[in-house]
Amino acid sequence: MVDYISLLKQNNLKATIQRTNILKSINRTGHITIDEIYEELKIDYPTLSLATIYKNILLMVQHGVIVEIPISGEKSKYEIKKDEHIHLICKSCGNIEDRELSSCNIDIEDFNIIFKQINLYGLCRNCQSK
Amino acid sequence: MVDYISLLKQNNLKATIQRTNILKSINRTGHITIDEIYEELKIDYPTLSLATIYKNILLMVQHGVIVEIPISGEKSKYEIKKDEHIHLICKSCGNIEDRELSSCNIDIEDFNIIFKQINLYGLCRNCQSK
DNA sequence: GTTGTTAATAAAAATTATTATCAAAAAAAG
DNA sequence: CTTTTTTTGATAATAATTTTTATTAACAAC
Repeated sequence: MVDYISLLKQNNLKATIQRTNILKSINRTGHITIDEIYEELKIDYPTLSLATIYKNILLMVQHGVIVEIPISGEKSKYEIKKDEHIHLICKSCGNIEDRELSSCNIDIEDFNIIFKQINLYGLCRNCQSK
Repeated sequence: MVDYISLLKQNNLKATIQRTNILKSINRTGHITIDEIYEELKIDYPTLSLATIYKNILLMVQHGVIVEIPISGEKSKYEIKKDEHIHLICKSCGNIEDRELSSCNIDIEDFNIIFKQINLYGLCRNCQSK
């Protein structure tokens, strides 16, 4: 189990109920959209405002707690920031799977890489056999 | 110079003035947002509707003429579909540069890759020396 | 050329997404 | 405690996108 309170504090953010719960939703699903977070959380926290989620998502991205995953033709998803990895995005079921970034050592001279975003679109094992 | 009319027809789309000019904007800049296309084209075609651009961008993406480049924290840009390559996206000036996808041979078993999207965010040569 | 048919466009309306404002609540500091 | 700061929720405002409708363009058949 992840300690969201420490995670937030390490990144100079106060640990509010709203924030820890947003992180819990993100972590549980792995990757999730803002709308989905809202749908999930408003069951337990009916007064939660969508604006609060937007505000905190932006804040947590700026503070490096979470990362935006922009996806072709869809709404962005968010994930907890972690070690470098790639995304296998299924065009059929929409599921996103994380994989180690091995066998791929990109090194570009004359460009100072800050972070890599590698998304592979295709069909997951499950959807291939349909 | 690219023959946009043939390009459209090859992909089962009629070659209208609007479409060829959208493609011309995309090709001239390499990568461009919908808004930027609109700003550019409405100088010469003041009656052009933004909705027409949205519609045709979507259509041309679906028909494989162009490709969406979703970018973290920004609006998507579009490029003419071409051979596999990666993007070097400068966090400072926003410029996108294409590079050969060499030295990186990703092969994932149990996932059927349709296309790869590799974006490297960082600082371009120019912005490093500032 | 005119007509009919089809497809594409422009303009407008409707919808959806995102951001800003601000008073109230909560948390932190003194 | 009281004060100060921060966060939240509600709402309003703005921006982005999609849908609808009316008009126009293209073009084959007459």
